[in-house]
Amino acid sequence: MMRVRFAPSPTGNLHIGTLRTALFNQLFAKAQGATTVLRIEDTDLARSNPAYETSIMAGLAWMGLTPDEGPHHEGGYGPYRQSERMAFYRAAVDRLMASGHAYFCFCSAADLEAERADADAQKKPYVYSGKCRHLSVEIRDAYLAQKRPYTYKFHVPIEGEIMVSDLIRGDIVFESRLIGDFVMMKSDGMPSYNFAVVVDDIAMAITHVIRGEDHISNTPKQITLFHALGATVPAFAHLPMILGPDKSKLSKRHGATNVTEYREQGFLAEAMFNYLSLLGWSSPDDKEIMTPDETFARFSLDRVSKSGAVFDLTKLTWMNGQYIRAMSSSDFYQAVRPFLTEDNRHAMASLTEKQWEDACFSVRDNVETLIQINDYVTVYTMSDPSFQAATAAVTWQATDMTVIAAFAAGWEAQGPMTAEAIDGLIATIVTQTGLGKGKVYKPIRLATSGLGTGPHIAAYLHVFGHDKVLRRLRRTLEAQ
RNA sequence: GGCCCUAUCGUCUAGGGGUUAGGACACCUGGUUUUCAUCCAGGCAACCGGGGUUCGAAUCCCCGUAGGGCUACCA
Repeated sequence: MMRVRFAPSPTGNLHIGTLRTALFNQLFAKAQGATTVLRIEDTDLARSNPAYETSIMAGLAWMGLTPDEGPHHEGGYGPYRQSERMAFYRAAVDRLMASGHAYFCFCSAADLEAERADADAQKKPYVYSGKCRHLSVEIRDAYLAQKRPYTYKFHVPIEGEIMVSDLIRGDIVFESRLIGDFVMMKSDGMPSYNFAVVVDDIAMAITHVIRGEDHISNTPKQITLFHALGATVPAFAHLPMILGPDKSKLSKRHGATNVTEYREQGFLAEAMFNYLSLLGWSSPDDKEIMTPDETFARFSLDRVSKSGAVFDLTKLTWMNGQYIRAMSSSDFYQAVRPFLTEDNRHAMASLTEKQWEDACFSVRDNVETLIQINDYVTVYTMSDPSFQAATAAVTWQATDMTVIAAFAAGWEAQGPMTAEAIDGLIATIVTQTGLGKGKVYKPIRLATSGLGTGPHIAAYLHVFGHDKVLRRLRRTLEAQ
């Protein structure tokens, strides 16, 4: 059984890059029939915050990436928070100490800094000297008795090379001597990242590690640990980075990086899913707009690209628009309703739910992100005084009042009409007056909405209702 | 500095020893539409450079160059 894991650390809200990694794990899992595991990597006591865990889970759920196993879905491999797995790390440390793979290190931060500066001065690559490895038992016990702070370090063999076989990049070779001994257990008693990851990946029976390219250089360290622990090394797949417009790793200075921010702007989960799946992966056919199921059916690691991909907000926005335009009237209304501002809700308070839905739907094709609904419902929210001010500023053409009068007469005579009937009425006026469509539609639009552009006239007039339209037509005529 | 990764239109990418180097976004033009938007049609635009290998290289190899990542008791 294949098992993949997604391992965020709760030190911030869900980042786009983190989401993408989770997504690709999911794509692989669904394509291959693997189980997905969510593991919370909260070993940094200072930066971790349980509130972020909630936020991360919410972000994942929003995009439909609920893991098979995790803190809230025990699957026999828990617990799923590293802070709750201390017994596993302790046992592994003991084993490695017993087998001679690990040792106490009493070097202080200052000691290590000095070593580093020294290597720098000599223009040599810095590798930890390993001096604590050679401490005599007496000195070691004395330090321990003095309660000197210490870490447990892992002894990396100096000879030979370590090869990382990456499913995306092929074989990558590292020289062992350049790696250097590294910390397994920090002086605060918590495991280091590289150590915890390996212990957990073994215990959780992870078969495929799919993560960002920024972890490539950690991989040889982890492989030596897998060997020392006598475990099978999982398969690795390092995903290309998501970049900002300047081609550096996507970060806050590039703008919105939190999934929450996109959600609040009115990006649809489906669009985000679709867009992100195409960042660093391409469909084997030309299909770009794909449902999750269509993506799962097409996904494979061998179509993942190797180079970093710039996050293109413009294309995401376009894709979001595609999803919006595919929505039904009621779906669109449900989606957009939470995004309407208080002012707009208030201004439209006299409308029924159905009218609201019609109003929103009439501008659906103008909207690319849901929050933009507020920019397009002004035709419905404009107050009568604002309307009067707007029409007062219009320079009317000679034929305009004729058209408006004819329209007002027809409107009053017909009573409440369907949108189709309104279209019919306008068409009749076009024929009867012999004026072009433009010379008919434009004054009617102005005399009823006060605006030069907007949704189709019949659509908004229908939402306005009989009385409001008549009131406005009369007002316009009287003002002349 | 060291180690590692990467390199096709502005962006996301397809392709890959012989192609008019394909698609999408963006941009431009035209059409549809009462307007904006949508939609439709067309257009602009790329194989980082230099050496090899080869009949032939954008494709394979090497060297540069550029960009990126990592170089923590962060993950």
